[in-house]
Amino acid sequence: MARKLSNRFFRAPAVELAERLLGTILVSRVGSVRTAGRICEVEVYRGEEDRACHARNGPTPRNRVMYGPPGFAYIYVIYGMYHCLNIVAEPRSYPAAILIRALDPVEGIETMRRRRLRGRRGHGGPPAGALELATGPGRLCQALGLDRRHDGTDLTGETLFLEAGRRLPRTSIERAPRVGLTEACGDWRFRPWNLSYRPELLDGG
DNA sequence: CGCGGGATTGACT
DNA sequence: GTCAATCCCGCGT
Repeated sequence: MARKLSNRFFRAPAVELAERLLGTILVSRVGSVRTAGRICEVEVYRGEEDRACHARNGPTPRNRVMYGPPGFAYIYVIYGMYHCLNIVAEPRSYPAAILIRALDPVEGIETMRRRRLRGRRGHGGPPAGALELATGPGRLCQALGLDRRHDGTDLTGETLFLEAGRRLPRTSIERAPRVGLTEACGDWRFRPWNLSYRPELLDGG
C-alpha cells in the first residue's frame, strides 16, 4: 500500500506545492469504490491580487475554503454542469489553490468509464471519439465522482487523499499560461502558472 | 431581484 | 474552427 501524504506535504508556497503535486497519485473513495490517477497537469491561483483567482474580490460563500488551512479540497461548479477540484495551498487567511487539470488513470478505470458515460449530456449512445476519462478539470471530477458535496473535504481523510508518487525533476516540468482566462485578468493572464509534464517521462522514459 | 458571465465540454460545420 | 448547454454566483440596483 502506498504512503498517504500527510498535512505536512501541503505546507509549501503554492507554486512549490504545484510542482510537488505533479506525479503524485490522487485517490477518491466515493460510493465505496476506489478510483485513482496520477496528477499530470495543475494550475496555480494565488492571492486576492491575482485577477484570475476566485478570491480576487475577497472572501465570499463560494471561495471560503480557500481562506482556510492548506490540504483541503475547494470544489466549485462551473458552467452549470461541471465541477473543478482544487487543493488549497498557503496558510490560513491567504487565499490560494491549485486546480487539478488532468490525471493519468491508474485505478478503478471501469468505474471512471461508467461515471463519465453517465455524466454525458443526453446519456447518448457510444461516444463518437475516444472517451477521455480524466484529462480536463471537469472530466476528472466526473471520473472521481466528485461534486459540491466534497467542497471542504480534508485531504488527509478517507474520502479524498494523495499517495506518494515520483517527484519530477524541476527541469522536466513544462510551464505555460493558465487556460481559459479572459483579458479581464490583465497581465495575470500570462503568468506561467500552468504546470505539466509529458506522461512518457514516467512511463520509463 | 435581475442579470451577466464563467479556471468546460461535446457536438457539429 | 464555431457554438450551445445549464445554473450558480456575485454584483449592481
